[in-house]
Amino acid sequence: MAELVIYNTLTRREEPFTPREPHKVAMYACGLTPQAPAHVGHMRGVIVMDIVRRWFEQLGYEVHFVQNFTDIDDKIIRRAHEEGISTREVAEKYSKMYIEDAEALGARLPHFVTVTENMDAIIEMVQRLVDDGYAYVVDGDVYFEVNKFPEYGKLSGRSVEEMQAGARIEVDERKRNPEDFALWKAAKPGEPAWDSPWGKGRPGWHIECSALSLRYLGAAFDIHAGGMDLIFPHHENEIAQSEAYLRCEQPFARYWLHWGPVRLRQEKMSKSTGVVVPIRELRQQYEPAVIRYFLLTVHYRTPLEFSYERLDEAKAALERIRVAYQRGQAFLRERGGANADASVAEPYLQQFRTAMNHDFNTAQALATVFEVVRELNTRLNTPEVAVQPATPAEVAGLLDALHWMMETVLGVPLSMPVAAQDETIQRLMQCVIAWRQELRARKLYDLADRVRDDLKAMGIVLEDTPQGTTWRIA
RNA sequence: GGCGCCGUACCCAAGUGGCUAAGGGGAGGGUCUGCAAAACCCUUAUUCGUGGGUUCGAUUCCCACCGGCGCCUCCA
Repeated sequence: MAELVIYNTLTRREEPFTPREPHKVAMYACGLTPQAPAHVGHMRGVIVMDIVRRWFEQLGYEVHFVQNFTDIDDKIIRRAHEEGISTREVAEKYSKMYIEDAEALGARLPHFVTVTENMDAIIEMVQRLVDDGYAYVVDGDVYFEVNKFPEYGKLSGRSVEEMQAGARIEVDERKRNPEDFALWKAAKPGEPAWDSPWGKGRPGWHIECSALSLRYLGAAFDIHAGGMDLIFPHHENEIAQSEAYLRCEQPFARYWLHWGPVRLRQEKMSKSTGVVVPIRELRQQYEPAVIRYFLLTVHYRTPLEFSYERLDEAKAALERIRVAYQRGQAFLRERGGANADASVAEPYLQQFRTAMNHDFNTAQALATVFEVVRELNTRLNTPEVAVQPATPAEVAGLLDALHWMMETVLGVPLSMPVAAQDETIQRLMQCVIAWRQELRARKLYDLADRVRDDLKAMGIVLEDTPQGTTWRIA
C-alpha cells in the first residue's frame, strides 16, 4: 500500500510521513482566541484536523491531538469590557460555543489546553530565553530578539531585510529590531495580570502555542497545523522562540500543515473585516452533515469559496450517497443478511486509501465514493438482466465499504435526520402509504398524486418502486 | 514594493511529462413507471488563462504577460 505523503510548508514539498515514535502521532493545532462566535472558516480547520486524526488512526497510529484556547489577550480584555463580564467568562462562553459547533459537525474533540492554566510553563520558557540571551527586558515587557535566531524566516520564506523594506507597522522605539516581538507584556492598570520575574503582566501572542505544545507533546512533535494566515508571523515566531528555547538542538515541529482560507464574495472570511458566516446561523439552515460534506469537497489547502449554491449541491450529492446506502440496506433486509464479501469493493477501497494517503485528498476520495454508489445502484437496479446480479454478500461488502469511507474516515453520517427515525412517524407513514396504495389500486390517481404532492410540500419524498413505496425526508 | 498561491466543461472540482483529462451539481435525450421520483445508459473540455521555450512528446517543467487571491497589521 502506498504510504502517507504530507505537504510540509517548511520544505514546500510533499514528504513521506515518518513518525517521531513508531505507531504514535503527536499533533498540535493553533486554536482560536474565544471572543466571538465561530464562523465557517474556523470550522474548516476543525474538520481538516478531524480528518487528519481519523486517517492517522486508520493507518494504525495512536494519536495525541492537542489544541489551545488563547483565553487571555487584548481582544478578550476588550470584549470583557464590552459585555460587562470577566475575561474568564468571555473565554468560557465562546470556548463552549466553539466546542458545541465542532461537535455538531461530527468532530471528535482534541485535548484542549488553555493559557491561564499553563502560565508556569510560559513563564519558565520566557525566563530561559532571557537567560540564554535570546530575549531582553524593557520596562516589564520581554521581547524576543529576532537577530539572535539566524534561521528566522525559514517557514514563511522571507528574510528580515525584505520585511523591513515593506514594513507598514509603526515601530516601537524600545525594540532593538522592528521585527522583535513580545513574549511578555506588562499589565496596564485594571487589566488581568499574573506575577512574573518581570513584574505583573500577561503572555504575548505567540508564546502560548510554543509553551503548550512543548509541554504536552515534547520537542520535535509530528504535526503542527493552522490556517495559512498563521504562517507569518505567528508560526514563524513560534519556531524562533521554540527552537531557541530548545537551544537549537532539536526542531520544534516536524511537519507544518496549513489549510486554506474560506472566502465569501472573493474575500477571505475574517472577523476583522466582518465578512463572516457564523456557523451558528448556518446550522439553522443546513444539516451539519451537509456543511461537513461541503467542506470536504475541496482539497484542504485550496481556498474555498463559500456559497449557498455550493451547499445546495453538497446536499444533493450527499443525498445521492444516502439513498443508495438505504437501497442497499433495504435489499439486505429483504434477501437476508450475509457475510460480507469484500471482493467487489476492494478496488474501490484501494483507490480511496490512495487518495487519502496523498495529502489527505478528500476531494479525490469522494470521487471513489461515488463509484461505489454507482456500482451498488447498478447491481440493485437490474435483478434479472444484470450480468452480475446482486448477491447479499456483495451488497453487504459494498455497504461496509461505503460506511467505512463516509462515516469512519470522513465522518459524514449516512443515516437520515432523526425525525425519520421516530417510531410514531414511521407507523404513521406506513398508514399513509397503505391508504395511498389503495387509491392507486382503484386507479384514483389524482388523489394518490395529491397525497404525494402534499407530503412533498412538507419535505417528505415518496417513491414508488417495483418493491413498494419508500419514503424519506429530503 | 517583497514573499507565495491559483486560473481545467454551464457551475464546482481532482489530476498526470505520453493510455478514453476523475467525481459532483446542472442541462438535454433514452430505459423503467399509471404519472412522478429514484436509478441506470447516452450526450455536455480534440482540450486544461494567453504567448513563447525545454522535450520525441506538456494541461503537467521553465520564462513572460493577462486575470484573481493570500501573507507582509489582528486573523483559522
